[in-house]
Amino acid sequence: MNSGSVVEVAVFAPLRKTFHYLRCADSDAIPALPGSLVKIPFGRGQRIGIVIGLANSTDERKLKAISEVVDTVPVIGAAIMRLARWASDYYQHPIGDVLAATLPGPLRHGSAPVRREASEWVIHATNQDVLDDLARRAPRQAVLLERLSTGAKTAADFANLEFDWRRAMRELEKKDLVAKRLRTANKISQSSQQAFSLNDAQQAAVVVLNDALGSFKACLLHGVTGSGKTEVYMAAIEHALKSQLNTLMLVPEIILTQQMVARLKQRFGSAVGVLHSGLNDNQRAQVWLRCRDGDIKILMGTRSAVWAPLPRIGIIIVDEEHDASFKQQEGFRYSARDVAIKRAQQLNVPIVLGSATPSLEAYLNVKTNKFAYLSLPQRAGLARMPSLKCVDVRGLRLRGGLSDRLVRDMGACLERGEQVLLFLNRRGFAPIVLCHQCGHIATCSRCDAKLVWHKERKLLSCHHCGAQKRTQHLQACCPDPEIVPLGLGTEQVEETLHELFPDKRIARIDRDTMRSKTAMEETFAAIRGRSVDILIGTQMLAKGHDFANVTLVGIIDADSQLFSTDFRAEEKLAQTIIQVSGRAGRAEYSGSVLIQTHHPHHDLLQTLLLRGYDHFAEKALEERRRAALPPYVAMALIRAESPSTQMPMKFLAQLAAEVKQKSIKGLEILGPIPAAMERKAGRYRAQLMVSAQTRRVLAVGVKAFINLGDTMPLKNKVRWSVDIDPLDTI
DNA sequence: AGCACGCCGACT
DNA sequence: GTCGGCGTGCTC
Repeated sequence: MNSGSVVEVAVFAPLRKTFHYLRCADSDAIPALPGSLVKIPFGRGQRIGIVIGLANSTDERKLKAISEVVDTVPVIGAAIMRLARWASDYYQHPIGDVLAATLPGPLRHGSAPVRREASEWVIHATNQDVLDDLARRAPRQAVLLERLSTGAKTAADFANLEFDWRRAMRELEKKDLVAKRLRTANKISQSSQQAFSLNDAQQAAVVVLNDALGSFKACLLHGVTGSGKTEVYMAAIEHALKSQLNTLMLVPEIILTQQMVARLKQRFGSAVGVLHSGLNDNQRAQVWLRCRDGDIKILMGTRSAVWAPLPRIGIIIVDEEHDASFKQQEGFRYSARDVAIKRAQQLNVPIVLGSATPSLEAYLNVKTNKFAYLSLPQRAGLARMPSLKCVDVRGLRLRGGLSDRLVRDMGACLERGEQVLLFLNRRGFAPIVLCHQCGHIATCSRCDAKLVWHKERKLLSCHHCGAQKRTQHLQACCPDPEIVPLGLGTEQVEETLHELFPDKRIARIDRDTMRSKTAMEETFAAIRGRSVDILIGTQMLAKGHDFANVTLVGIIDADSQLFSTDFRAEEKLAQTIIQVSGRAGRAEYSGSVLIQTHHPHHDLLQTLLLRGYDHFAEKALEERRRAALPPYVAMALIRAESPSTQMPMKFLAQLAAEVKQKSIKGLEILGPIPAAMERKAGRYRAQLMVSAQTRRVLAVGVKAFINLGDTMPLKNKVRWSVDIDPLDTI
C-alpha cells in the first residue's frame, strides 16, 4: 500500500478519534485533498466528514475507501483548518464536530456547494400606452413595472409585495417588457459619500487601527454609548478596502438591525455580506460561497460568522465584545470573540474589540498590555451623557412596581413631549402565582421553577423548559381559588401604565410581543416616528437600538441581579445598567436614569453611579484577583446531567476523586455541587469547577478529566460535557 | 452520535 | 416459547 493513498478523516460526530480511509479507487473521481468534504462508509451507514490530512499508514488493516468527494475545491481551506485545529485543542472538543460547526447546514449534511446565481430584472421597453393598458388590465404587472422603473431589481426588492409577484413577472417576461438576467454585482460605491467628519478621539482611534494593518494587534475600543464607534469601524473598513483587504465583523444578534446593515450597504454597496439568524440554511450556504469566492469584501455576522471562509482578511471587528451571545452555550461551547482574536493572530492582522462596557477580560488584557486601549470618552455631536440616580424604594408604596418619584419624573418627561423607557428584565404578568385560599403555588412539573403567569395569553409558562399550561390549571387547587400574583413582570407594568397614563401610547417590547420580525420592525418604526410615548421592555430594549427622543430611563428593579451566586452577576448588572442608560438622551436632549433599588448603598451601585464604569471595572477586577476567579485564573466547568437524581453528583464526585489522585500541580477542583436550579426539563444537573493559574495547567487538568471520564463505568448513566471559559457558573 | 449485539421480564 | 427493555462497545 503506497503512502499517499491513505487519508485521515474527521467524521462529523462527537468522536475524539479520527479514521483512516483509502482515497477513491476511481481514478477520474475528484481527488480527496486535505479539507475535502467526503462521504464515507462508517459502521453500517454513510457518514460525512472532512479529510484532515494524508496518513502514512503502514499497518495491514483493510481500510474502507471514501465513497464520494463532494467538493471540487476543499470546503475547508488551510486558514480555517488551522483555526479549527486550534479550537479543537483549546476547547477540548472533537475535531469532527468543530469542523462541522464551521460549515453551513447543507454542506454539513453532505450537499455539494453550488452557487445559485441570483436573478435581476430590467425593463426592456416601455411607453405610456403600455403602462396605461397594464394599469387597467394587469394591475400587478403595472406595480412591478412601476417598481422596476424606480430602481427595484432583485427578488429582495419585491419580497414585500402581497401578491405572487414571480407569476406577474413571468407574464411581463413573456410580453418582452422586462428581461431576466443574472445579477451583476454593483460596484462598491466609492466614497462619493460625504466623508464622515470624525472627532479627535475617533480620528486617533482610526489612525491606530490603520497603522496596525498588516500585523497582529488587538485593540479595545472603549466608546461610551453614542460615541460613534460605528464611524471608527467604517473608516477602518474603508482603509482596509483601499488596500484590497477584506473585513470580518462580528456583532451580537440583536445589533443586526436593518439600519446597521443599510448603513454598511449604503457605504460599501454589494461588497457587504450579512449572516444572521433570520437566514435559512440555503441562504447561509450562498453567503458562505460568495465569501469564499471573493464576492464579499465585508462580512458582518453573528457568532458563527467567525468561521466564514473570507479570504484576504485585513481587519477583524468584534462589536459589543462583552456580549454573552458570542459564547455558544451548548455542544461545541466556543467563544466567537476569542476565536476571532486567535484568527487575527494566525492571520497576522489587527482586531478591534468595541464596547461601551468592556468585559473584565478585556480590561485585564489592557492592563497587562496585551491589548492596546482606544477610548472614545465623549458622545459624538452635541449629545451629553445621562445622569444616573438611585431611587431608594425601601418602605415606599409602589404602584405596579413604580415609585412616586419615577411616576412624577415620567409625567414631567411626557409633558415635554419626550419619550420614557422602562426596563424590567422579566416578561409575563407575574413570576409567581399563589392561591390565597390554600397557598398553592404553580410550579413546573419538569423543573425546579415556578410558573410565570402570562395574563394576556391566559397561560402559565415555565421560562426554563418552555412548558405551558392553561390558566385553568390553577382551578385544580380549590373549588373556589383566589389567585394572587406575586412579583412583577413587564405585562403587569404595562397594565399599570395604562392606568397611570391613560392618554399615553405604550409599547411593550419583550419576547411575547415581538414574536415576529415585522412586529419588531413596526414597533421600532413607531417609536422612532414618535407614535409611542412610553416603552416598557426587557433585555431586548437594552441593546443596540437608538431612541433619540427617550430622555428618561427607569430601571424598575436592580435588586434581583445584585445578590446572585454567579461571580459574573455584578459585571452583568453594571453592563446592563450602562447599556440601558445609553438609550437615553442620544440627540440634543440630555437624559436621566432612575434606578429603583432596596439597596441604594450597595457598593457596586455606589461605585458605578458616582465614579463610572471604569472605576467599577477596576474594583470588580480587584475582587476577582483576590478571589482567584477569571480573568485572573483559567477556568473550566465539567457539567453532568441525568434523569436520575443522584447520578450527576455521584459521577462527578467519582471523577473528581480520580483526577485528584493524579495530583496535578496547580489544578484547583471545586465541587461537585448541584446546579442552582437542579432539575431542568426533567433532568438533574450538577457541575464541577476546575481552575488553574495558567492555561497550560488547566488544559492538562481538563485532559485528565476527559480521559478518566471516558473510562468511568458511570459515564453511560449521565450526559457530561466540558465548558472552557464558562460564562454562567450557576 | 447511531447502531448493533446481548442478556432478562410480559405477552401475541 | 417470542418481543423488547436499554447496558456495552464499535465505527477506518
